[in-house]
Amino acid sequence: MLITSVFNTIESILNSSSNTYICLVRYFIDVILPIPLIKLFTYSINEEEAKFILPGMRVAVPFGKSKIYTAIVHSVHESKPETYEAKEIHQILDETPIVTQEQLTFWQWISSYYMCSLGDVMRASLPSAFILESETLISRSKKELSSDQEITLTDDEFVVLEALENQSALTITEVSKILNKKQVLKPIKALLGLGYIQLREEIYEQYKPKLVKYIKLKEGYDKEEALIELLEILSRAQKQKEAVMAFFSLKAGNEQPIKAKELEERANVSTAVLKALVEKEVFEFYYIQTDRNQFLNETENSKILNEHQEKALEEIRQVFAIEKPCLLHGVTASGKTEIYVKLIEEVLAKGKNTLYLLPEIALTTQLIARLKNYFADKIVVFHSKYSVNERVESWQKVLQNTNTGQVIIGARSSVLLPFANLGLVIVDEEHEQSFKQFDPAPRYHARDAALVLAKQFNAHIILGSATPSLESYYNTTKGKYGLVELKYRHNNVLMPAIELVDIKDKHKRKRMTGHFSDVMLKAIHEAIENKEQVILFQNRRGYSPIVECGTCGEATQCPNCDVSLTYHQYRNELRCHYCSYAIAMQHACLSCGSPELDTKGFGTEQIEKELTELFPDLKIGRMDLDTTRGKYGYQKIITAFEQHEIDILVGTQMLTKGLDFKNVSLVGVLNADSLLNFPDFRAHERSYQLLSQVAGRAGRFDKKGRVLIQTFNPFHQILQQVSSHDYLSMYKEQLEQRYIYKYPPTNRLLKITLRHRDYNKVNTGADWFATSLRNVFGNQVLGPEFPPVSRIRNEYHKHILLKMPINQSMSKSKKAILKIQNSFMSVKDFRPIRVVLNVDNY
DNA sequence: AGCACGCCGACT
DNA sequence: GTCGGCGTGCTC
Repeated sequence: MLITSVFNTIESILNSSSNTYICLVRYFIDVILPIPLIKLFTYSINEEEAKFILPGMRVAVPFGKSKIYTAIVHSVHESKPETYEAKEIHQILDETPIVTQEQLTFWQWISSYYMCSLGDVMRASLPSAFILESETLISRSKKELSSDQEITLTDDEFVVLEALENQSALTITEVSKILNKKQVLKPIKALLGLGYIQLREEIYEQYKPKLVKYIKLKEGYDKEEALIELLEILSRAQKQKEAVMAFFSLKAGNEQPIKAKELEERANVSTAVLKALVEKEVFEFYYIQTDRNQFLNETENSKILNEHQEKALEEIRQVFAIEKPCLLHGVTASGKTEIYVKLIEEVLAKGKNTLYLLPEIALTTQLIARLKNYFADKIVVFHSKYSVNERVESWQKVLQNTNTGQVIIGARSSVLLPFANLGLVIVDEEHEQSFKQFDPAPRYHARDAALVLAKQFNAHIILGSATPSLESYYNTTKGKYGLVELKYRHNNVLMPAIELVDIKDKHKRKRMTGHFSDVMLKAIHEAIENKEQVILFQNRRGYSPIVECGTCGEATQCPNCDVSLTYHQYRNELRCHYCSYAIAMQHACLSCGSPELDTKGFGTEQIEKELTELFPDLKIGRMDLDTTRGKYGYQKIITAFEQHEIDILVGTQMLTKGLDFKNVSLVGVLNADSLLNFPDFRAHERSYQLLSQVAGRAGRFDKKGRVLIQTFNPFHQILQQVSSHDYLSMYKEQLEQRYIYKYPPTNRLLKITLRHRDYNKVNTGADWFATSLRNVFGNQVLGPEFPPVSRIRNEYHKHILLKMPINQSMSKSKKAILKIQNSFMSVKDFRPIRVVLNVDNY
């Protein structure tokens, strides 16, 4: 006791004296780097910087030998790292934090719950334009190159120097382009050693404010006589004269500055004409920085709710009053959106913000336009089809207008925005699987994350769906969520009549034409005669998923993956849906040379083709991943369909989400079995949801719609439940299955995937991992097992599944898993195996 | 994740 | 001989 205290005293004297001696308090920051390492990194800063830097700001830091990374400041402190010398930061990138303290807390939760690094969360959260990359610039030094030295240079070295005679600086990528090879470090190092060149690290800001070109008259032309003179001069330049006239007519209309684009459109002239006028010094251009995401500025009052909606709204308020999340179970077209609008209005009135989460595919302009009608410029949209710059602007809007009352609409990743003062979170189409991120970490579920986010802000949260996920419904029965039901459709339109068509029987009795049963064809004819539209659903894109040789039975396989190639007729190629590998359609079997190639199975493309043959006079549209690429991909097809330019729309599940078409009286499902037979514990739940959602597209306004579902198995429980709109019995039956087989919601899943090019390595590694897991978790461990597609992009995959009871401590389990992963990684042979942890692998 | 270093095979 | 493959180890 005595000894320790003396020792402490001595130490403290030593410490204080050394401090007074050097007379320096050192400051440090811990930063998050956008790399998948669990650690924070510590850098040193000076006193001045320490006064300025706040958590959430970006700093540029040197990392490794030559790179400079953008990092987010996690904390500022004075404890010097003991085992290494901290590097100094390169520079501070922000005046004020771009990431809020609340976000950092939220990031922490995501990283620990979903078992990933903070860097992963950072990368997923920040628009890429915020993450600056350094690039090494090479420039010529002052040292002259004499001709006798020139001989000693290699060709590569000489070429680089020569290039620098014409250009002041080159990047590494440019050098590799000039030399036409990847390895360029050698000549650069040599030149550097000889002193002919110098290096410089340059950081680029990717985000460029958008400048809009405006046009105005050059001084002196604002008087009338000058104008008349001008028009005379231009009498021979008809187009230019028109442009000037148009300019004045625009100017007469308002006081606002005139955009160059606007003038071009008004006068119907090209940019060249305006340029000529600028050169003649009649006009001049000027630029104003503008907001990329601009919306109209007019609002409309929200609609009056019907009695059912009114009642639901009141019930939701009651659930909110007891601080619980609320599940809104409302049948398709029951008017959930109007209820959301009311809730948003209430929150706005309190000056608070709303987050409105939607699955990506439901983020159509249809819904956004509708909401814009109500909330105008209060709306901030954030989605994946936005450019980096647009995303930065949305981010800044959320960050800056923290207290003004905003409505932030977005898909999954918008839960990661810099919210403040959040009052309400809406998760629409809550059952949608796409809320869960699968591939790059963080593998988070936006709905679940939103629940945590709402809690963090003390905000109310509502989950809405016509077909709630089993998890959410289960939570209402356990009293975790409140449940509000909305059983009536808008205007009391009846639920569509759903008929099952037994195609096994139809095949037997030769009543099939291609993939269409006689009933289906008749229904299509009827709908078309009534000038109504038809939606056909086939959950598979392409023309046919398998091309098989009629002689030897070989199906054309992807060389990189363990799947057969899908035939895409419109490009006449065979394509892999896993790795995008594509080859031209073969005319003979690749293994035996026989020309008898046969297509098996069918996709949207084939349906489209059959339809054009069956109904040559009709316009057929197709909507799937292949036809909706690009920012306005969906939009074009949807608009065409709305405006009745398309009679029959064939599509994948994309069709099912949040689209309102007034004139659709028939919805056809070509083959329900492919959904039901999907090898996944969720296949039945998902089939119910998908089929109900597709059925909901029929007869949305004044008329009862008709839905035809073709199947080989019309007595399947799920199909029966879909056709009788019986969610509850589907729920009960599925829940029982989940309970018996230990799946969610009564159990938690955690999937561990091991990947490597070497088949044997994956096997032995997976066995080792599973055995270690069994020592801790016993029979909660399943596998290892190869997934249905075991090889993707030339890597073998193997899964281990953990099924943990809901009452088992997740944090303890995760700790144990991480420990096992650590020892796994310390086995030299296993290190190259990539291990992916997927928590709540719904 | 990058990126350097280092060790081996197949070509000018 | 070198170029270029990828295994290994480290990053404040």
